[in-house]
Amino acid sequence: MNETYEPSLIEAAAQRYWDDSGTFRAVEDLQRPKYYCLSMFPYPSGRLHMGHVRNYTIGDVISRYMRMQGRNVLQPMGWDAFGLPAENAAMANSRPPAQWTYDNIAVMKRQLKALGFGLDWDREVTTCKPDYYRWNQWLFLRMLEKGVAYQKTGTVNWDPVDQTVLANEQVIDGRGWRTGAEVEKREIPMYYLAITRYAQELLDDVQQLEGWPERVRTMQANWIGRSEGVTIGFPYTLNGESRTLKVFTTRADTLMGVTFVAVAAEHPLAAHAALHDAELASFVDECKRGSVMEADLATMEKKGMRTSLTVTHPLTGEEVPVWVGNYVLMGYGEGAVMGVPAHDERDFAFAKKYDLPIRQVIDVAGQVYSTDAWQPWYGETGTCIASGNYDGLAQHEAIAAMAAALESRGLGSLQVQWRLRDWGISRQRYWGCPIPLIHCGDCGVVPVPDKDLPVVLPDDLVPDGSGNPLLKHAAFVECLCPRCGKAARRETDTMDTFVDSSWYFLRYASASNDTAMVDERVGYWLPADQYIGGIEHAILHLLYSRFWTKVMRDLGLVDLGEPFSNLLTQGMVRNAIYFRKPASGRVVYYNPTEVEVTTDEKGMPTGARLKADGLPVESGGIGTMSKSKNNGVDPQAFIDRYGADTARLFMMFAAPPELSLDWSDEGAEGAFRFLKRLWKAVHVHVSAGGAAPLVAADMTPADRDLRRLVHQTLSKVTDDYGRRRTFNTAIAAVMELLNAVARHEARQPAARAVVHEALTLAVLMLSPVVPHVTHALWQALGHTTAVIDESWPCVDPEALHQESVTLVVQVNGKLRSQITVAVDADEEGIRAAALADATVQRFVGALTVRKVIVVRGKLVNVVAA
RNA sequence: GCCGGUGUGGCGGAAUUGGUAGACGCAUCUGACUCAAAAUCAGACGCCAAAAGCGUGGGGGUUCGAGUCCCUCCACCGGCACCA
Repeated sequence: MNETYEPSLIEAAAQRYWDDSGTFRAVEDLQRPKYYCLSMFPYPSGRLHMGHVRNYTIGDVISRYMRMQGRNVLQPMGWDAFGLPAENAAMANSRPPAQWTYDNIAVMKRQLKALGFGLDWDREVTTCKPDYYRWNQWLFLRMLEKGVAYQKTGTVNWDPVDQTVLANEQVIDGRGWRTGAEVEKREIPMYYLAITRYAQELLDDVQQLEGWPERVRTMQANWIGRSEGVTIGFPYTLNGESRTLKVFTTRADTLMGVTFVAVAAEHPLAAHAALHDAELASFVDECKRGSVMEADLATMEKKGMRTSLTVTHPLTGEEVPVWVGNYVLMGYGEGAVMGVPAHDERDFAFAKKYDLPIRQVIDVAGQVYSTDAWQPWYGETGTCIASGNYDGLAQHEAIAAMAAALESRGLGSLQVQWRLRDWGISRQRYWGCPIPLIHCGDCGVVPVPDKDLPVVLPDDLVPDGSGNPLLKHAAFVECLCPRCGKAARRETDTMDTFVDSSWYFLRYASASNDTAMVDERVGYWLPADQYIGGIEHAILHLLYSRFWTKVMRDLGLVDLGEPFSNLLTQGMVRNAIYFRKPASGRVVYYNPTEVEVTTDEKGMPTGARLKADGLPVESGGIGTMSKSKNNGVDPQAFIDRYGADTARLFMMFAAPPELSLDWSDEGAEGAFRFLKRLWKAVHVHVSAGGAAPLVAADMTPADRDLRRLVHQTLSKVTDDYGRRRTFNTAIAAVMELLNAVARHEARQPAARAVVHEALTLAVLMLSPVVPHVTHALWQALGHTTAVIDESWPCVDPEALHQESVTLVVQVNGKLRSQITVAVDADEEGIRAAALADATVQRFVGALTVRKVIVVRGKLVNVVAA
């Protein structure tokens, strides 16, 4: 055994061993319980960043632990390889996105291997390859047949200078990112997936996902946004024809307080009213032109304009004026609302502004209503008043009664509304999965026949920023209609990349199948036992994946309702931010490695200066690692210097996985120091002769104490890895154990035997986190097997046994002393021992002992007054 | 505004079921080794001059006992946001 710890040598050797033995190749085995450990696959942006390292280390630790627990583990990896950054890089380098993407994949794959992750590369999935995305296309056609996919017009951002559609992230302050031109809204035909059909099931099931963090479940539930209410029809006459204007409300109990109705600018009734009203027409136009951003809408002033139209109140028959309001959303409910100024804050503001009547119809605990200013209680629930037959009814009674009355007149019904909208998947972009449709002058839109799949995306085009290059690529666009055989045009829109990531986890289970999207192996591996990834995917990716799985289930392709049993959302990786703000010009950010922090003699930071010039820089606190703040740490440089094990150890030790992790060079150095100490401890032990047989009779009390600590540690680490997923506390416990080993006098054979057991178990316990160094140390400890093939060790109950136990003694709840008693001492004995203690007696003094509380194995509290 | 979360030493964090607050690590200080530095090893390290006292964002409560439970207020972070 080498005397010094040299990570570069041992890491390469361990990785070679796993590679040569095919250690991580997962094989279906019905006799063994499986464990599918899934990490979110990366976008191949160029190089791994620390966020990836953290994500995949968490997954690898869980995978290796479950493997040692005897599970048949699958831990796959792939590439979310379509998307906009590749197009941008292509423009910058004048190279096709495909080349850039595949180069990045090669680099990042090498980095993942260098980190020692136990991945099954035979199942690698790359979404930009035809053998993957052909199944996007195939399933899209199945969805089209079922009506789950359908066409409708949608609004896109249009850059008038580049003549191109912009993605939301390419619109900055309402202007195109490249041209700076003001973005316009355009209506174009797009394809949608009817996720709203599954809204109820997606909501119901997310409540059942107990292995998911509460906040993710809440975020999904809010996003789906179920509300129960009543759709109410207000009859009116248009060109002599009877019609009804529908509104949706959750407060039907306030129906008698309606003094106006308001429709969205996009509502057909607004368009009709504007026909002969130039002023209204320009107002409607203004509303439509306004910002697309919903956040801006929320803070906008409420504006409206009266139309010449009126509708009839469905219960009272009263005439109610119709307004166009900029605060009414076309996309939610019916695009129209009933105005009840007395009990809705927005309607109140609107009514005050335009001097509309305010009519109180709800009484809340007899409070006195005034129309001077809005009071929070106006919006609360209460009892109906000034509502005719409905007076005195509580909210739910009133709603039921009114809904029944409306229903009998054909003017309303109970209804559930959703905030969730259908998923628009068309993107007017090149680097994505082609939508398999053909436009024929005679036959219209014709699906590409299954036998002609995949529609292959030409991978040698270079976008120039002005529109989708597929449009100019005749070999792609020009085709024959599959139905009539005449010349036709191929659809050039591609799919949202969220489509690619909505089912990759199923494909891992059937990656080798080139005749079907998925096969029966999905039934063995899925659902994923553990999914790990960033919180930024809490809503869209996870919701789309759940939806996609349910669609595939309804198509009979999988027997699975939910794809991920347990979800772990890992925290961000952060680092210090330093900058200088010149008198003129832009703020300059300095990487923390270029900065030296000065401290006072107590270690309190007093300032920071740039190493290069010794002059001060300002501290910007701590923030997520990013290019813009120049506070990233390159994993590769770190691995080159300290090795993968140190990177993995620091990542797992510095914080529990769900919390954000602050990078610290000194902390990482500390992790390296620990591995050196571990190496040295084994080296010292092995050099002194190594193993000796464990003979209980020869052990000193100190030996027995150490052995108890060894097995207590094992018990804690098992719980921390398996149940709590708090790797930081597991590592801390092993560190404590090694501190105890270092202090232990190990000359006698019995003592050496205990130390041998301690080191052996420490190596096993650490092996999921630092697999390379433990691979080497396992052999150094005299084993001919590989540590990766070892089972998780068992706690020896014999070792935990102890004769006496130390209890703390409190007087009136304050810690005062300690006593040692026999482990089986009765309560009376413990009580007597505590009262006999000299320190206890001093604190009790002249007081009378009122009560003595004994908590077995823990403490004694003497209550005296 | 609504929903969710978090507040513990100089720092990251620990305390799992109401029972020793600050494990483990970082930083800092002292010492050993060294001509010296680094590395390494040993020790100190919540506040306060203090054995006493105080101390887990502030205030109040329940309890023999509260970081943990209840009420209330404050601050910060995240999500949704004119959703009728």
